[in-house]
Parts: sequence; C-alpha cells; structure tokens
Amino acid sequence: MASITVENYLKQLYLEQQNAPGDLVSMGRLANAMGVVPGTVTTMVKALADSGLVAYEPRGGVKLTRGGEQLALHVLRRHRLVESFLVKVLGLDWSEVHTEADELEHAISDKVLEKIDEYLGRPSVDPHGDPIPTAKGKLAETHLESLADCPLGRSVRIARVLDQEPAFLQFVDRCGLIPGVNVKVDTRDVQSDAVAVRIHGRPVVTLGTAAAAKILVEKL
Amino acid sequence: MASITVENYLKQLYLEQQNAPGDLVSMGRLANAMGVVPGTVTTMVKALADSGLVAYEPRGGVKLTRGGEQLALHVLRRHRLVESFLVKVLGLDWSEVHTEADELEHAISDKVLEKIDEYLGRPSVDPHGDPIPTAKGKLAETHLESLADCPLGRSVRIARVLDQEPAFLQFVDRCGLIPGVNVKVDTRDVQSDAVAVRIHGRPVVTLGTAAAAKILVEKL
DNA sequence: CATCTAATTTTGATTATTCAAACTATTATG
DNA sequence: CATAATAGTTTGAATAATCAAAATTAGATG
Repeated sequence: MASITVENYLKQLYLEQQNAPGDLVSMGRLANAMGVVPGTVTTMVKALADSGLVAYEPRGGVKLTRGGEQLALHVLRRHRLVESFLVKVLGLDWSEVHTEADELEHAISDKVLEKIDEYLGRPSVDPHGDPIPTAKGKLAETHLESLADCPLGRSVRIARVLDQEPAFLQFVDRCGLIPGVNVKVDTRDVQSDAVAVRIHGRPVVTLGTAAAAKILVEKL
Repeated sequence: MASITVENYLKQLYLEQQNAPGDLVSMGRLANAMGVVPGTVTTMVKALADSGLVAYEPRGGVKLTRGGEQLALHVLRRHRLVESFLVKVLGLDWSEVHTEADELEHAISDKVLEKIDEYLGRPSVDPHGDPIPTAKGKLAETHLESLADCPLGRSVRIARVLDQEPAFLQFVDRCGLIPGVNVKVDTRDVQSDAVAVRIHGRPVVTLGTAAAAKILVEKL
C-alpha cells in the first residue's frame, strides 16, 4: 500500500503534469505544490523512482510512469467523488470540500467509494467541474475555453473553476459564476486587463484576466 | 493535533478501561489490543504521559487522564457515527463497517461529523448498539444484561452486540439476533454451556455461554 | 570564456513509530 | 525464602519523512 505521503506526491505530480503537458515537472514546482523544501522532494522522488512510480531525470525533472499515473488517478477519483458527496449529500459548501477531501481521499476503501459513486449516480464531474476519473483510471479529456478567451457576445455555460481556494470559490459563488450557469462575455479589454461578464438577470460582473482564465466555459 | 497513532492508542486504552473499570490497563493488554510488541507500548505510553494524555505507573499500568479520555471519546464518536452512516446511508453491511470506520475516524473533520450527525438524526447508538458519545464527550451509561444472564422466559430486546468480528456479526445476522429484535431465553444449562434463545417466528437458536454473553439485551 | 545565478542535490540531523533481544522487577511456588 | 515464571522495561537499530545548510551543476550573462 502506498502511504498517504506517497499518494499525495503522486496526486500533486499528476496535477502539475496537467499544467504543463509533455514536460517533466521540476523539483521546485513539486516542492512548492507539496509545501516542502526542495531537498525533501529530491529524496522522495528518488524513492518513488525506485518503486517504479515515477521516471526521474536528475537535474531534469520527474514524470509519472503508467503505474504511478494509475495510482494518482485513483487518488484523484477518491478526492473528487468525496467532494461531490460532501456537497450533494451532506450539504457542505463547495468552497470548503477541497480541504476535507484532502484528508478523506486517503481513508476511503474501494468498497465505500463504489457505494458513493452509485449513490451519486456515477457523476462525471465534481462540484468544481473537475472531471472524475473512472474506476479503471480513465480521465475524460476536456478542451474548454475560459472567460478570458471565449468568443465575445456568445452565450456559454460555466463548466469548471480551476482554483480551489475557498476565498476565490466564495467570490465566484457571490457573483453567480458557478458551473451550469449560462453567461455571455460582454467586453474584454487588454489595457485595463478586464473582462465584463453578463449573467441573465444579474448585474454585469467585471473580472481581471487572471481570474477570468480560471473560469472555464463550454459552448451551448 | 494528535497523530493517527496517538488517536488509536487512546481509543484502545479507553476500550480496555471499559472492560475492567477502575483498574489500570496493563502494558500487555494494550500491546495486544494495538497489535504491537510490549516494548513499543512502554515507549509510547511514556510519550503519552509526557503529553498529559495518560497517567502511567511503571510496572503498574496506564489509564487515561480527563484530557486523554475526552480525546478518546471524540475518536469513538467519529468511529461510531461513521459506522452508522455507512450502514444507514451507504448501505454497507454492519459486519464490515468497523474496519472502514477504523480508517475514516481519523480523517473526518468536526464540520463533516456534525453534518453526518444531523443527517442521521443524532442517533444515540451505532448499528451494533454501541453508544455514541456526544459532541461534548459524554457517554450514556448503560447497564444491560446479556443473553447469558438475563431472566429466563421473559421477553427482552436485543440491544447491543459486543463483538465486532465480521464472522461473528454475520452469524448473529443469520440467526436474526440483531439489535431491536425481541427474544426470550428458553433454557440455560451450565453443564452443556448452552443457551437456547427463542425469536418470534423462527427456530430456536442455541448459543454457547461465551457467545450469549456478547449479546446484550434490555428489558421491555 | 569566466563568472554569476538559480535550481538541484547532498549531507547530517531530527521526529515518530516500530521491532528484537537483552535485562529487570514482581509474583507465585515449592 | 530462594527461585522459576511472567510481565514489563531498556537498549540499539530500523524506516519514513522531513529540514537546514553546504555543495554542485547548468545555464545565462557580461
């Protein structure tokens, strides 16, 4: 059995790989994601490489092996199903479930996970719109645009919010930019770095480009 | 924060104290309950004593301090609420939830626990009839008789099963001796070590005294 | 090309938890 | 009461995960 620490390294490495597909992940990025000093990551990554979970190029970076990726996806599946469960069944706020799931993801057995999945009707995305890997370790590829780059004036639906920070999620919530809501980008201005978003029956919301880029939408 | 290991020692110590109220718990009993060698327990207990969670008498035994007991009860509350949740909401079999809860009890936050408690309607006992400590750390005292010592021929209700072994619970289930069921002890014989139990509309079940003693009943 | 910088790796320690095996009390017993 | 049996403690070592700080390397820059 992979320890909680190992599960966390693999999960984090997977998420970092998503940010820059193709490349190896640098020790620095992983250290930052894990909240440890770089030396710790070097040590740990070498151990993971010995276990065949990652491929490590000294001074180059790391990436998951097929086996490591499967484990990471399994952790991610637990994380996202737990998040969904906490929101849909227990009624927690979507801004707080990420932290909770970070603990629970290591304590849930396959049996309980299956019951949760069944109870929820086998959802394909979690409350933030993040896709849930299947039990077999497959993750549906999505290619969504964001509020920072989707066409102007066209009606689109909020599909995913890429930032798990409670404060950001609460802000998004207050604005009503939550997954499932239909919106239209009114204007976008490079100089002022601003994106104006119109939600039916609500005042126009203006976001900075960085914030807009974290909100993904799908065409209708 | 108490580590998972510390939580487990405190919980186990609490349970051992229940078995022999008043006495100190011996290192051997605790080692056995924890599944570690005795030397490990000595070391750990000394550390717990330094943290003020237990009172340790070298070569005498250990007991929980008020603080240690509060922590133990908090763990037990999580354990038993989780068990209830797994059975009542997710539909797991009561024979398998103990193991699951042993993991989950360390990963559940107070916030999630409160939601679970609310969802279940603030139950006072878990699926095995074990009492659930309150959020304040109070445990309702029960003084139940068992099938091995309750009056003969009187109708009583199964209230609690003291053994968490899946095989025993499955057996109990097959016999229909589950909490809430009304039964009557027909005969009891010291020489044959046998207890005959009658359940309405079912064949009489004969148990050994040791098994009968693990099934607690309440008067009607 | 020599050097500076930023990232990475190494080294030596630390903490938590555990074990095996040697040692030491206590208790019971003849 | 001397001693055997039992329970408990100590000691020395191991593993996992971490840090601080020194050493190294690969590029970037003048």
